[in-house]
Amino acid sequence: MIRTRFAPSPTGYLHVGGARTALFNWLFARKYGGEFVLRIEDTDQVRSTAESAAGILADLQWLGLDWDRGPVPGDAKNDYFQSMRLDIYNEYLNQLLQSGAAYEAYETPAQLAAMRARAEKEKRPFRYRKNMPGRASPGAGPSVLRFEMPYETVEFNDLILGPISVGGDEHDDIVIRKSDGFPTYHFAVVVDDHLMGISHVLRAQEHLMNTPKHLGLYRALGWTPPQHAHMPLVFNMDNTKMSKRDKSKAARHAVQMRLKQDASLTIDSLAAKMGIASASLQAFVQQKMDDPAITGALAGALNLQLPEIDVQDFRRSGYLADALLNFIALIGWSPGENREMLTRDELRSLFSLEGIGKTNGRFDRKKLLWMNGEYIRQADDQKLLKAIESFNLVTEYPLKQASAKVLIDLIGMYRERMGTLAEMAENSRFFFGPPVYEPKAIKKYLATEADIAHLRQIAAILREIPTPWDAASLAGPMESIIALGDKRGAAAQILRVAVSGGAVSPPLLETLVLLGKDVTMQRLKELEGMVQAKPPV
RNA sequence: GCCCUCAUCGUCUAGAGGCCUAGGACACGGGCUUUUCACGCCUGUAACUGGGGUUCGAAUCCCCAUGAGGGCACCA
Repeated sequence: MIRTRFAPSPTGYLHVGGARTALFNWLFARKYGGEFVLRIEDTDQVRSTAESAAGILADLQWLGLDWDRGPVPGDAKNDYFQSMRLDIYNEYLNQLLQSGAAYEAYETPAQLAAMRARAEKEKRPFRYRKNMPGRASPGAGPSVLRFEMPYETVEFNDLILGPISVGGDEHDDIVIRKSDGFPTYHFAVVVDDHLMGISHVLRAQEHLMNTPKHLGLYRALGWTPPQHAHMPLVFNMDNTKMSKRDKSKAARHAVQMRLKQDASLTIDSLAAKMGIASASLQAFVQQKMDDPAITGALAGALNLQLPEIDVQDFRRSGYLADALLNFIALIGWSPGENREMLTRDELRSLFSLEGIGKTNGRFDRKKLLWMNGEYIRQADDQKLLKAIESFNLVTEYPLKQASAKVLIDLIGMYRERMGTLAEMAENSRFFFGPPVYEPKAIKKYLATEADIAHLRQIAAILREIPTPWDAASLAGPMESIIALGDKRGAAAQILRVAVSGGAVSPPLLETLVLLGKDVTMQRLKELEGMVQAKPPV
């Protein structure tokens, strides 16, 4: 039976790279009627948090990647958290100790660092081996357990990359039990993959060099290893690795720009505005730390658009789960036949390891944006309504106040003209409150006395419309308004500015209907007052 | 530095020796449509990293060079 797993460590949010790994494992299991296991690798006691684990679960659920075995959302830790399996690891750790395959080592981290530094200075690779000279002898300090890796070439057939071979003197004796008694990743992963019956390990290529070590462990334990497949990595467009630090990097860059541009802005005043100690902000700006909380606060204070990295970033930016999944699947995998818009079912039936390429890909946000727009345009009202409700759960736009009925109206107006739900949320603000008049638009469309005369004529035309104020009753008057200008459309822009505040909005007819007569007339009047009080030069 | 891996348009990719004057999509340019912005439609620019082989024939196979990426933790 095919059984795959996704095994994140709960040290942060689920980022798109992890989501892709999860997706491929999920697709592979689902395609062949196998099982998909989710396991939380929380063997790093310092960095792992329960909130992070819960967040990863929530993100996977939002993506619709369901697991057959694993943690139960909302429940306490179960067997699929490695921190709950210490007894199991200890049993096998003892087995290796007794068989002589593992041994204790006593170096402190500082000693190891010194040994590495010396090796580097002498221009030779550092490998910790049992028979190397200068090993520390048992002392008062805690010890770790290391696995004695045989001095043999390890060969295996990677299902994506083909035959891989690593020479015997490249190995070193990895730590398998840390001094805090927890197993290391290398050990826990082998034990769990075996015990959980994982048949295929599909993971990112950054793990390729771990595989020989894991294979050594399988052999020492007397187990048959699973098949391995290492997928190409995903990078930013500038070829840097996509990482959560991209967000702090962008925030830091923005702060430095603003400080340069705006002399009145200082670290102190900014920190005060953000409600944090200026020493913290200082440290952040000087790259001494990358606190995500500061990054977030900075984005709020400076109104920044940070690059989306984590799954929840994309959710908050108004990407649809299906679109994100479809897009991510296409980085490093292709179904052939020039196909790329693929439903979840198509993805599943078309997926194969053979379709996975060997070259690293770049994350092209422009294409994702296009694809998300395609998904939005193809979705029916109900589907979009659901997506918006999900979006509203994690964002704070005025759109949040809208009833389902109003949302349906807005969907009709924005479906064709939005790339993300956030664009709709942003652009539809004027439906929920007074418009913010853009000086540029006023200057362009209400520059002359003739423009202001048109504004009054528009108001006069609209005022005469009897109830009901609807598409039918507005159609004729709208034509008259358009006919007002010498250029077709010029007068319509005046009305558009009046109701929306800017030069861009959905078609006026629908816009006016949704706004209602009272609001429309009021905004017309308000704009007239504005331009009269401050006559354009 | 050492080890491993990879190499087709700016980007994602199709291509498994002749179907390739290298196909599709995004992005970009031009045009049409249009009450704004979009959407839509038509259309254009654009790639086999280089050098050696193998073969009647190479984007496809082999070697070397170059370039890119990954790994070298008591992180996963």
